[in-house]
Amino acid sequence: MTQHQPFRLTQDCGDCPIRHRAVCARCEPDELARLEEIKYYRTFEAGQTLIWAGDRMDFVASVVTGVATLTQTMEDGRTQMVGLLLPSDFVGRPGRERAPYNVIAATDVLMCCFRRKPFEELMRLTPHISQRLLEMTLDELDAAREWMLLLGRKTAREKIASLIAIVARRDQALRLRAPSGRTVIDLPLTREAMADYLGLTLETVSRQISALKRDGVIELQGMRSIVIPDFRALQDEAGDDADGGFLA
Amino acid sequence: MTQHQPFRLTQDCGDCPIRHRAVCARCEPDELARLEEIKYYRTFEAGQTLIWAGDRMDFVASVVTGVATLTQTMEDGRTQMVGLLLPSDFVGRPGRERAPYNVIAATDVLMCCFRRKPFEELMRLTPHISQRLLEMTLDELDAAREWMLLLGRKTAREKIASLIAIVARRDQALRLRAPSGRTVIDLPLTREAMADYLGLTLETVSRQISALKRDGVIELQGMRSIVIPDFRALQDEAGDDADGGFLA
DNA sequence: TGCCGGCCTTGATCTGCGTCAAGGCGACGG
DNA sequence: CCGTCGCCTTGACGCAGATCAAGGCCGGCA
Repeated sequence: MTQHQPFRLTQDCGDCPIRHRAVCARCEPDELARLEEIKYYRTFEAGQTLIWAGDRMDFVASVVTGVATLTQTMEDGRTQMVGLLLPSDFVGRPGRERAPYNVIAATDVLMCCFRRKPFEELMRLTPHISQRLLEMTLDELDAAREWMLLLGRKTAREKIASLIAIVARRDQALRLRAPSGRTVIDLPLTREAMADYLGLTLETVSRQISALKRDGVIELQGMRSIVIPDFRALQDEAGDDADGGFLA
Repeated sequence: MTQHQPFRLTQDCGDCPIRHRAVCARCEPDELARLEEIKYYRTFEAGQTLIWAGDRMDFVASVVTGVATLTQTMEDGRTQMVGLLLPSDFVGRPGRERAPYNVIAATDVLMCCFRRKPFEELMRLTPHISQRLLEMTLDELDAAREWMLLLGRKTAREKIASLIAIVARRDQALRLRAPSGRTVIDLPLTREAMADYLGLTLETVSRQISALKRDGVIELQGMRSIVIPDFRALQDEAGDDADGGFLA
């Protein structure tokens, strides 16, 4: 809907907002033109549910700005976050009618959407799009498995440290800074959302953040901004071996 | 290496052992012939580590018979299973040199392998192979996310029930039986392996299995065989809503 | 300016699961 | 036939994190 403006996105997106890593990294001009035709923008407010699990999804999309979460819920209300969507992440899947998870905006979100049917058509015509999508999906799968180790085997303190480290790495990957030295990240999640990410309660999250602050591993600026004086120290707390992730 | 023998595999594999769902579902005869050239079989014994995390992987493969697991380990020995490979499952990824996880044979395993480089080449030439692989990877991602809900939010009892239900569903999908009524499944995992799957200890696994048996939800035949008198009851214990999974 | 609502922190207590420890069962080899 | 070894079960106890409860901070709004 919105006309496309010249904002920067991520390194490999260049100036055109649809050049996000999801789809266009290797597109030819005519392919980009075709994508252009089926693309539109949507904005969502913080807290809004973009998509309910089970709903029809007639588009695929990628996040331009903001943060959204994928969550699953049990009948009794227990909920678990199963994906964290940061700028340049892709959501939705070609070939599937219905959304398997709730997608919820954690902050105000701008999405770049493509109508699903024509997108699928385009995929058939341009194999490198599905190859790119395969690579991305494999990366997501790796991230999900890293996360499974976190959920199954890490202590509360390690979980918090891991979450901060993961977001910091992603953040830095986007800005192409090295993940060392003093770092400031923006963590736009409520304590409850973090708890849902980590399989904890919000009280435990709060306590462990306080503990990490007390121990000098992190510092807080306001409510949502975290300073990491020493990234190595944080990684040690996270219990990750070596570089601890495949997100670069 | 081995010459290809006429054993049955799974429904969609037909009689040719390389027609597993991973690669060949839509292959033309000439494509099959090319696959045939780069394919070989390997067997592994129960307990053997097929691949160490970080090792070079010069093949991709799919499981013909037996069960294998993907596991991650922390330096201090805590381990978490992140994938369960049953017959027809695919392992390895085109485009990545090194294996991200340990792959361990839970039972004796027969794998159908393809040399990686020529396989990648073949993928470039036949787009439907990468499309098929994308579908499979998306399914795996869904399964991983289901599993994250299990790890993060379910109780020990629910975890055990879920594991049994998942394996039963997979088992039945392969044999195309309906998942209702009295069912017998073979669960070829030690208590310790189950614990690593579920983020528990082996003692807790043992206790919860005993409890489910005491409560009539399951019955045991020998050590590794489980009878499910009422699948609905099991699903209720697992805390899954409705059909509780995307594995059909 | 003061009230209200959302979000966060902290304390007290409870409990599910982990930890430690002892022993049982079945397979296999001598 | 018995000893050994791998795997499983069961019990006693402790603790990390959940639960319940009270109150603090801050921004929006009348």
